[in-house]
Amino acid sequence: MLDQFERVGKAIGDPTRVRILKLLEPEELCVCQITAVLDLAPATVSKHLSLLREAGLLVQRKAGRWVYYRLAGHSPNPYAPAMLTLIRSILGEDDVIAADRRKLNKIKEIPVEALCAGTIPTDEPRLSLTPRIPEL
Amino acid sequence: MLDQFERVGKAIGDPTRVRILKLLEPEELCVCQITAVLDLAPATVSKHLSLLREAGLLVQRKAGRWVYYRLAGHSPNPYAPAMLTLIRSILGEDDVIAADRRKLNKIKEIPVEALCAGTIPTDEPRLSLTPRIPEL
DNA sequence: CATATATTTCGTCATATGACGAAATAACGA
DNA sequence: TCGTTATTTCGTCATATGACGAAATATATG
Repeated sequence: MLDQFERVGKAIGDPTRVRILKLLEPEELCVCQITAVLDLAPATVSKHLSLLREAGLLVQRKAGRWVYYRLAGHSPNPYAPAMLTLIRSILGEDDVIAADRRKLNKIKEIPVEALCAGTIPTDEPRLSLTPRIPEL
Repeated sequence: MLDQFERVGKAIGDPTRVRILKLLEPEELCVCQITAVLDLAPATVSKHLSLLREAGLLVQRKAGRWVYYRLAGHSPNPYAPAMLTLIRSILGEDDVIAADRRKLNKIKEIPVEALCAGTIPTDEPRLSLTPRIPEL
């Protein structure tokens, strides 16, 4: 059991991965959206997401070439839900987290074709087609 | 704020440090007691304790040559209390933690002079003076 | 003061980790 | 099939980390 907690513990021990968890609180996101917000190499983001998934904190869904991640509801790791609950209750006013969220809002305004072209998930509203590229 | 959570997150990301936190749940302990239970070099234990203290999870008290640590009540780190609460609620049935506790009970039977000679803190019962060395 | 003891700090080592670019894989469309 | 695209895996690098022994520090005693 301790090794299961170790997975969760190590997963949230990195600030980038905490940022990812906070980004995913409101809704599921595509890898390319997370990558754009964090401004890291896709390989790095993929590795972080993989670690979070192995710790039972994230769930993955594929839609064509696109891969979406969301916070885990039920989890094979018994310690993941409690830790996710804790993280939901904190950092609400943090500068870094707030900046990430503002950036995400802008990224979600980008024409899908310019960022992550593909089918819009049915449970999300259709994005604006304004052809402007925001500051990133 | 994220850097404060990072401290707590990294601190509990190591299983040895989680074992220390679980050992300290019932009561304050001396470094030499923790060292004996974990069976690690004193230098290693000291470093772990230092990290936990810097994260605001532990509080230190000196009594002569001896240094005692206990879980922090109030903490300069806003995230420490919630994390300690979470850790108190888990791993109660874990094999490693249970073995540590059994070992600690034996260590507390050792004549003080053989393990950590010195003044018995006034809020602890006087230990048995049976001159036997238990299996460690 | 010298000696003893408990703990902490320092230095070293083996291993882990977060970053990246390159390569591999998965999926799609012509 | 080939070309394109999104993501993942692999390999590399710089740095961090957990372990240890040695040295330094803090404390007590004669």
